[in-house]
Amino acid sequence: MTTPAPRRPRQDAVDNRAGILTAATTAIAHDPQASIDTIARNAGLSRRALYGHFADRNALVTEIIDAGAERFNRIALSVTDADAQLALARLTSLLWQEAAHVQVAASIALDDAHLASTGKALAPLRAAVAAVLQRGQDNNTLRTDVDVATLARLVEEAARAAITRVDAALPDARSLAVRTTLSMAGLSWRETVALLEQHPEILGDPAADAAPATDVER
Amino acid sequence: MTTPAPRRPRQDAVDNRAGILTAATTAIAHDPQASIDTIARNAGLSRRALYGHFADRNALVTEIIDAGAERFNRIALSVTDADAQLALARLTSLLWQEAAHVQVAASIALDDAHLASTGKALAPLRAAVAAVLQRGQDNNTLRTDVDVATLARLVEEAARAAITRVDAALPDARSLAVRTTLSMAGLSWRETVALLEQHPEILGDPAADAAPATDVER
DNA sequence: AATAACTTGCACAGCAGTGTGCAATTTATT
DNA sequence: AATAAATTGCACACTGCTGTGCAAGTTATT
Repeated sequence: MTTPAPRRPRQDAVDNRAGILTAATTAIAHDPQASIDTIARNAGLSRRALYGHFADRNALVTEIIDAGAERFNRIALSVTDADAQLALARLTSLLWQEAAHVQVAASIALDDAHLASTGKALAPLRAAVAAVLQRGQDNNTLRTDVDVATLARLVEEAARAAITRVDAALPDARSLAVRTTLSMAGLSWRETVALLEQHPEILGDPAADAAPATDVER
Repeated sequence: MTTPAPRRPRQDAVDNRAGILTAATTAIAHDPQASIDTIARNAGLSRRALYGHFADRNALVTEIIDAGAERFNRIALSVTDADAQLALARLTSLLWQEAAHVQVAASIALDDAHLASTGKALAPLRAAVAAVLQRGQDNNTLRTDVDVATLARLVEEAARAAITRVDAALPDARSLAVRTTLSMAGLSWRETVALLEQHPEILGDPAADAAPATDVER
């Protein structure tokens, strides 16, 4: 007897799995403890079908966290400005595009159960921020009245608030997010405005970095 | 037959009721959905005894919200500085003393069920903040690159973060909370430091206001 | 058209939490 | 010391959620 020819998963199943993930992302962003049933219904499936794709709630949540982690890491690595103010601005601007994932990370982080995993997922991003802030303090281009660790927490909170608590539909929502983070980092609001005027590319989607930035996988 | 002489509640019962309220405040500040059992145990009582003091979970939560509301309102009314920067600084400094209640308000506000009640409880404080911000914008003493409503939300989030997410044991925790709020309102960090140096009384407990501020009740 | 993959609905067990009734016990007040 | 108030522990019913088994139906793929 030969091996029963392992067929690859059906297309609709693949789509449904992805659908569950995005449904779960929005649902959890809205309410960290959205029920499995709610998520499944939002994905247009029955609760029972969801369990065909994910072993349990935790597996689902874990996968969402990992997805966010990958996006955040990519962003952290892509920002290479020597200038701390510019680096912070660009980081925020890029994160703003990931509002849903930022929201999820913030929501889940409230839950003790997943605190460890979110921490691990955010670690590289947090390290990058800390490095930028340290550089800015050494430079005297960022506030020096707070130690780096505390400043990092405050900046993170400010960014979270500006990204998730301001209507993204506002015309200058993205700009506002950046200005908010810079304010928390010690700049006056006029300085933030001036900086963005001198570097309009920060708010542009094209992400015209020094690096080519073509390959996504491999 | 005469009326059976209504005796007043026993002293231990009064204490226990108060104990439940403070236990619930800290428990809920830590976890918005702390169970009735957890709260009762923290107060040194059985779950069953708690129901002798509060009809249900909602009655307990409502009373906590009201307690916070009263404190916040008192603070909002006590700040009368004409200068918007000073007013905002003083507001934050006073709110910093109510960290536990700020924490509770923030925690409960996440829950849709109590969103309305917290909103009502915070309304006067929010109105006061909005008025101060408006004054500061008219004055050009606060940032004018954001509309008042949005700025109010951001300032509120900054204050919440600075009050509840920074170790209150740090020597300059209170000062930091004030500086954080001012930063969000548009000042550079050096301006915030200068302002606090010129008005050291803002960080002092005595609350040496213009008003005598003696009577608490009546 | 046949087959395997996928989905559905239902039933079931389990867990954690809420709110109540009641008898027994402890404790403050008179 | 007597009395009423308060607390305790237990049992109970109820709700909402999780995760699983299974038979019957639908749908993509070959």
